[in-house]
Amino acid sequence: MEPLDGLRTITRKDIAREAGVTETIVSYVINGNRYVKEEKRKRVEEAIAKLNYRPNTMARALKGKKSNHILFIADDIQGEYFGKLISEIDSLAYKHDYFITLCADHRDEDFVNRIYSKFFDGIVIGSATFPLANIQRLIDAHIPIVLLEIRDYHTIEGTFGLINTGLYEGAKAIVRLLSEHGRKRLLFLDRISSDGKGSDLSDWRLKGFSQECERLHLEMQVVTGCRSEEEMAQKVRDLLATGFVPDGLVGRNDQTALVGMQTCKRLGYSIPSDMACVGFDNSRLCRFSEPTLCSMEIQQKEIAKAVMHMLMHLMDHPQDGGHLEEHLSTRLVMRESV
Amino acid sequence: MEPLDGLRTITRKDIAREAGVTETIVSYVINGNRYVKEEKRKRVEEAIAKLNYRPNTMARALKGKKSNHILFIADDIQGEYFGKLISEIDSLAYKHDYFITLCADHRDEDFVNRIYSKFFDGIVIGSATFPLANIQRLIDAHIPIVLLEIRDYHTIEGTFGLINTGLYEGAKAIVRLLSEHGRKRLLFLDRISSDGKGSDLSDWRLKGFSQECERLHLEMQVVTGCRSEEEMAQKVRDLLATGFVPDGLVGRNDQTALVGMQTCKRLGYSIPSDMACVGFDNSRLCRFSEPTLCSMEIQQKEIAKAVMHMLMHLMDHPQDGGHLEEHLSTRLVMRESV
DNA sequence: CTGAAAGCGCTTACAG
DNA sequence: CTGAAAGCGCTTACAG
Repeated sequence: MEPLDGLRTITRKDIAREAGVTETIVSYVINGNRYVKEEKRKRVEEAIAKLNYRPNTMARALKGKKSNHILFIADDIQGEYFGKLISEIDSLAYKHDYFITLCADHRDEDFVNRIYSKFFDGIVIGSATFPLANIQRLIDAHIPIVLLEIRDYHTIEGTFGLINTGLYEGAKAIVRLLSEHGRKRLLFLDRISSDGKGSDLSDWRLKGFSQECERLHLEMQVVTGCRSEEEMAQKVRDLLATGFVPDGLVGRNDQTALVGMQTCKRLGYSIPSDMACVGFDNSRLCRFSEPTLCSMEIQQKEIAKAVMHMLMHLMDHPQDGGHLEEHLSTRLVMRESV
Repeated sequence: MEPLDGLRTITRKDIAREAGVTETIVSYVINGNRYVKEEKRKRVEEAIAKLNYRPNTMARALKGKKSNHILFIADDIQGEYFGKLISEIDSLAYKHDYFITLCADHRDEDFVNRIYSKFFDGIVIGSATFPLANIQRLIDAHIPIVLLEIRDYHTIEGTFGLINTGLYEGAKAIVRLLSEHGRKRLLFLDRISSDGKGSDLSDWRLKGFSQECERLHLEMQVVTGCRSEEEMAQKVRDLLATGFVPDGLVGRNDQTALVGMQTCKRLGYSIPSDMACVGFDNSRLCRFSEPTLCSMEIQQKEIAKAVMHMLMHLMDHPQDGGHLEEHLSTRLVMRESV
C-alpha cells in the first residue's frame, strides 16, 4: 500500500510543502472549486507532477465525496451477453472516472450487507434472481440503482432506474416470425443453470413467448430446470417421444437453442424444414453452427449507454422520487435456421 | 449514500450509545482483536443487529486496513475464457470477503495513476499488452501483483506472482498431435482484435507453435493482425491462393480456429481429412460446430485458485522478495475436427 | 482571495 | 481488562 518509494505515502502535506502553500490551496487546486492565484496553482501542479502525487480515494470518499465504484451484479458472468455488456459499460464508466466491480448474485444473507457498507456510488442489478426485498433495502438506503430486465418492479418503492431491454417484444416477434413461416407447435428451451432454477413466468422472454403463442393459437411446450446441456438434450428427446412434435424451437439464449437444434438434428429432423430454430443474444455461437442460427440480438451498446446515463442522473438527483424508465429494442438477425 | 433511514448513517458512535459502551469496545468487538467481557460483547452484538450497523469500509481502509477490492485487468472481457475465469475468481474472492473490480486494459497514460490511487489490495494482470513499465511501477509501489500469461517477466524486478497457464506446452502438444496425424504444413490463426494488434513472438501460444514446428521440421504460416472475422477469412483465402496448402490449422482461440475451419470448408476442404483443426479454450463454440472442434482446455478453475492463493500470500508477506511462480497445465479435448 | 481548524468513521498505541 | 486520544488523508464552512 505504500506508493512509489515504498517508504511513505505522498499526501497533500507533501505537495503543500513542495509548492510552498497550504494544504487548503492544494485541495482547491485539485478539486478546482475555488479560485487560486495562477502562480500558486502552477506551483501546486508542478509539485503534483514532480512527486507523482495521487489523491487518496478512500479519504476523499470518507468526506462525502464519491467512491467512484459502481457495482454490477450479474447472474451469469460467463455468458457472452454479460461479457459484451460489461465491456461496453466499462468503457463508458472509465471515461467518467468510474471503476466497475463485478460480482455474481451470491445467495447468502450477508451479501446485501456487504454491498451496503457504503462503498458503491451506484449499483446495476442484472440478475433476475436478486431478491426484491434486497433491492428495496438498497433503494431505501438511497443508493442509486438501475434494474436490468427485472420483472415485477411494480412493488418496488422509491427512486430507481429501470431498463427494459426489449426482450418481451423480442420474444413475441420471434413467435410471430415462426407463425408466419407456418409453424404451429413451438418449443421453448429455458436457461441451463447449475442450481436447476428455471425462469418463472415473470421472465420477459418466456412471458412474451407464451402470451404470443396463446394469442396466435399455437401449441407450446417449455423445457426448463436443466442443470446441464445433456439434461436438456434428454428432456427434449423425452418430450418428442410423448407425441408432441414441434415444428419450431426458441431458445432463451443461443446456447439452449443450439442444444435443441443439435438434438433434433441427431434425431433426423431437418433444419429448418422440419424444425425452425431461433435463439437470443446473437452470440458468436450462431455463426459457426450448421445451419447457422437465427437469433435475436440484444443491443448491449445501447443498454450500456442507458445504464450509465441513468446511473449518473440518479447520482446527481438523488431525491427525485419515482422511477426512470428506458425502453430499448431488440433486432432479429436472420440466418439459415429459419 | 445514507443508509437505512435516509437521515443519518449509523456509526460506531450509535452502537456505542445503544450498547452503553465506548467506541473503543465496539471496535474491538468487531475486529475481534482484544478480549472484551462477554456481557459487553453481547450488548454490542445486539446493538449492531438492532441498528443493522455496517462498518464503513472507507474509513477502515483509511486507517491502513485493506480496501477489500482486487483489480483484474483483462484484455478481452468479452470472451468466454475471461468470463469463466472471472466467475471462478469471484466465487473464491467472495469467500475471503473481497470484491473483484474488472477493467479493460485502457491505453491512456492516466490508467496506471488511477489504479495507483491506493485503492486496491491486489491486482491481477490478465492482459498481455499491459506495459511492463507500468507493471514495474505498481510493483515498486508495493501493491501485490499477479501476472497471468505474461511474457518476458525476466526484466521485472521485485516481488510478484506469476502464473504460467501452460499455454506454451499446450501449443507444442497440439503441433505434436498434428504431426503424429501426418500433417506437414501448419497454419496458425492469431487473435482478432479491433485495433489490429497481433501477438508477437513472446506470446506463449505462438511461441510454442513455432518452436515445435521448427523442431519437427514442419512448414508453418501465421495469419495475424486481423480486425474482424471477415478480414481473417479473406487473409486465409489469400494465403491458400499463393500455393501454400496447409493440412493442419491451429487457432489461438476457438473463435479463430472456427473462422479458419469454416473458410476452408467453403473452399471445398474436407475436415479433418484435408485439414485438421484445433483451437484453444474449449469454449461452447466447440460443441456446436460441424464438425465439432478439437480444442485445448485451459483450466480456469485451477488458475483462479492459484491467483487467489498467490494474491493472499503476497498480501500477507509483502516484503518477501523474488517472485512466486505456479505452473499449470492444459488438457486436450479431442473432437471430430482432428 | 486565503488559512486554521473541525470533522468524515474508523483503529490502536498508550496510559491507566 | 478498558478508555481517552491521536491520527489516517482528505474537504470545506467559517472567519478573516
